[in-house]
Amino acid sequence: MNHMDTITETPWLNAAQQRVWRSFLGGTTVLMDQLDRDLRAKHGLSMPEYEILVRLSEAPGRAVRMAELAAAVAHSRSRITHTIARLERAGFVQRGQCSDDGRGVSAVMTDKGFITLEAAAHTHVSGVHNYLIANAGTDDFEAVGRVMQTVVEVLEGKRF
Amino acid sequence: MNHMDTITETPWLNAAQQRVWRSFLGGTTVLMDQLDRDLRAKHGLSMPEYEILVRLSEAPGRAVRMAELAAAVAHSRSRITHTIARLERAGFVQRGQCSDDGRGVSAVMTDKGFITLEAAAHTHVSGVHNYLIANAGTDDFEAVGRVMQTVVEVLEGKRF
DNA sequence: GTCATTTAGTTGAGTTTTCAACTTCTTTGC
DNA sequence: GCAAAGAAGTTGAAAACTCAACTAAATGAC
Repeated sequence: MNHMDTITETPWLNAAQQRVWRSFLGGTTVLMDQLDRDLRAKHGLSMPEYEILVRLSEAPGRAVRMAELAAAVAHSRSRITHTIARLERAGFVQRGQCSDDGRGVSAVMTDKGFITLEAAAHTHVSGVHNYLIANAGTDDFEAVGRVMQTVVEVLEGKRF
Repeated sequence: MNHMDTITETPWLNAAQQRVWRSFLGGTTVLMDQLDRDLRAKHGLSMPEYEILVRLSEAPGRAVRMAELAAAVAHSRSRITHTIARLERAGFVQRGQCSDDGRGVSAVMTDKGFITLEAAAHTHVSGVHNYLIANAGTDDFEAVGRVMQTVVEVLEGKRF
């Protein structure tokens, strides 16, 4: 959209900001796409699935409750249910009852899941390196971290 | 994934890099989600649809060929076909034959589409401001632009 | 203690996206 | 000119995601 003449309360983006925003949009799209593609091709995992397995791998007992998982990867509860169902069908995860909470369900990573994740992690990390980190000066990379961390903090909680 | 002991060719991420990467993942997720939500709630448009309308609005004659559109927003040709079909059903876009290329189809934005876009742009730009720009120092924001621009250049062409 | 409210998780239907197969037109090599 | 190769766009089915409605358990008010 252009803006040159109308008086308005909306603060439009100047040319430089617009360039940054478009780079951001395009960059995230191609980056996520490529990482997803690599994972799928080599390990049959999507990015969201991979992210979930990572969280599980880090948890004590490799088990995390559904709601926590949802919060950790910033997906809806429903989406987590569906994704875990897929991962369960694939044999990477099992569901277990929560000891303390009768409603609680926790996803537990199987050994098969862990082995798959170990392999996938190589692919993923190489991708992050080659596609992102290698293309950013250290300071710029840090800046990206600061900005996005703030975004998370501001927007978290505002969701749903 | 942890890494402490194995010898490997994969360069793992150190703690700082890992933090940045997670912020990036989480940040883009909540940011895109929120922008999408705002557009949907107020204008019945999704982010991808909005992006397409923006590109059309900037083109001479408000017309762009399908393949160019696909390249501009970094989506697959198939996806553009489906999305344009939806936008056409909504009355925001019309299809037209390409004069020079017999296979060519160009999407043309209607007046209704333009009016909707004008309204949606306010919502979208405010969001980008409030959620992203306001939360980033000017230098950091510039850094994000540099990094993501490079990512686009490196990954573009590598796709499909 | 019991009823109302809130939270955890699931479900299924509707929507969007992906993927591979297909048609049509253009370009190239000869 | 004409076949082969490539490019543009579409299609339909499968996969993934969203949304609203639902069940069941926990919390809290009284």
